[in-house]
Amino acid sequence: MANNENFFERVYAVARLIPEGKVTSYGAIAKYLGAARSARMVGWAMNGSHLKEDVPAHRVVNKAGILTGKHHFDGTNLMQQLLESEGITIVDNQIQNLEKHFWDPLKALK
DNA sequence: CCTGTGACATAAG
DNA sequence: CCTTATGCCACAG
Repeated sequence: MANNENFFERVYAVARLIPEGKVTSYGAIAKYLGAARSARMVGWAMNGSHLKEDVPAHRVVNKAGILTGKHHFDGTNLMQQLLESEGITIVDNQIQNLEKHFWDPLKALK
């Protein structure tokens, strides 16, 4: 099993910094971590995010703003509900006004 | 060192 | 819009 440390912890750390009502992409996180092409690793790391308490994995979507990982949540619409309760509009599993809600760790954290 | 894995990204049909 | 295929990377065993 993946020993949750290093890269994974970094992913979780960034995820925890995502403000409410904001979202970011796997690629953006990966890039911020210095592994721009490791977006898959980010997703994989998120696979264990549920083991963490303060990791808002629902705020992490793919570049198109689509809730690709919703199937990994408890229900089928839990992810969407969480986002909508933060003020984000979602239609057909896709975040609306993504640019408006997008939170880029590269810019926010520098 | 090699293999498997993955909630991505991109390209192609 | 859909499915495949490929590349990419980090890490466990």
